[in-house]
Amino acid sequence: MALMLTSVPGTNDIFAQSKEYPFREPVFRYIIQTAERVLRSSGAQMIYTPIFEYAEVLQKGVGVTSDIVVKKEMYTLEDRGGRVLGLRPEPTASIVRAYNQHGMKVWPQPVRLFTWGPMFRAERHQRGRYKQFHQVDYEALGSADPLVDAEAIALMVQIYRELGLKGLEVKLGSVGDPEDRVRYNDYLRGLFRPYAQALSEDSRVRLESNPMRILDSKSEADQRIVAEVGVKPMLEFLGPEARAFHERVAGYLEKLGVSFSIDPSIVRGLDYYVRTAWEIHHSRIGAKSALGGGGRYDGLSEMLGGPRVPGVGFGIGVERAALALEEERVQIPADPAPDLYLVPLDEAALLEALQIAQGLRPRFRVEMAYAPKNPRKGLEEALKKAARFAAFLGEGERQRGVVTLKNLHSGTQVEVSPAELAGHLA
RNA sequence: GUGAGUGUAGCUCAGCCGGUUAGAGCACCGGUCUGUGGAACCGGGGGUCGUGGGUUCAAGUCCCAUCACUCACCCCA
Repeated sequence: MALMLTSVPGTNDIFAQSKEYPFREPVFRYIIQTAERVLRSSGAQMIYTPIFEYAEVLQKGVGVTSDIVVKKEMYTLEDRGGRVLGLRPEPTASIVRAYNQHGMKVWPQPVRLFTWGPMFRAERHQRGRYKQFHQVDYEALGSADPLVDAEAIALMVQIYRELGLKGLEVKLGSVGDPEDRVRYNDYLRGLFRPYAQALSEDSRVRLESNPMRILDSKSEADQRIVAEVGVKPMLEFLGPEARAFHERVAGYLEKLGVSFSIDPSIVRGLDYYVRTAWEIHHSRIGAKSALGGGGRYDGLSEMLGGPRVPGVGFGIGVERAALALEEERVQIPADPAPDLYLVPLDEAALLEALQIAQGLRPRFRVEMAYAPKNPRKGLEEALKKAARFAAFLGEGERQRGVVTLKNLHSGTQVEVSPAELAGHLA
């Protein structure tokens, strides 16, 4: 087809017949509703925050050295008053902003919130990564207890379980406290500086700005160097408090029966994360296997200019969950079939059919043919839609003041007045 | 932003060594068929072969450019 008007690359229409599995509306809805069911059962409350904020909120939220800001991966726009706004790349900053703005500190703590919706990143898209993508997000604010971390991880795993996914891998790590990271980064700089010339260009920059990033560099040369120098993992640099915290989270998870592995090299792209960090991976959903991740961000609120509010939360990538469901061929519940399919047999019956339909909706799911059909065609359509009943409306019925109601499961049919239809459908 | 692959009907695709008016299946619409189980048969609409240029007597086919998509890199959900 010649190019006409299309959606922006990396954005997608979500509808039932979409060619791409992650954008089939029933799949999408299944994931969001399942997540919502689990999270509501935990007492978390839904919050919808705007999809755009003052860019400053989002920039501070993702951290100044984060690539999202550095490489301009956040969409920004200017409104008429010259305010610089940004489309959210993730919702955590908005939720922390809302917590402070609405005085949620006087609520019973922790305040546990969840949301879902579109997120935006100005990146080149690929499988499982889009300019507009969707995320289910949970945040527990106002508690620094490791029990809250363990609950968040357990809830996240429970959501994937409820979805029917099996091939999950929970990787738990800790990024320590800020001072631990300073020590670790100094250690890494000292370790890699002698190899600076051999490192990739990207990693040479990282050497000063964010040496932890060198560890998961994709460059083979970098990886060879990493292997050669024998890097100690971040976990070994935890201070006593962060270490104890990490061990308590791990201990709670074991007692909760959540299986996980310790990943000592887990790294966070965002500056405000402290201590607990985790990712949930799935095999074979593309170049990136992460279904979602989470972590603790006790410093975020202060960074936004508010009081210190400890918090922990996670994000679930909806499209990535869908890819995993497709990969595992998990059966998605089918949309309910119509209770009744109305078949007008002549022009005069069209309006009558619509009147009957409107009388039965919304108690029953009622669909109809919008042009006269012969009975065979009408029946065929009703069967294709897997309707429970079909009703024929023709000249004979009109004279007798009835419709012919056919039970498509049993094959039996009766003539009933329109007023009696509801009783037969119930 | 970088690299590779792919572009023929709404979808999945065929189209030989360049050769007449570009095809099939599915889907859609109509008929056989105002009277009953997803059928069958017949018919129909729908394509500037992604776009532009070049080579050639002749281009869906070869060449160049461009655009789009896909995958991957960077980064991330």
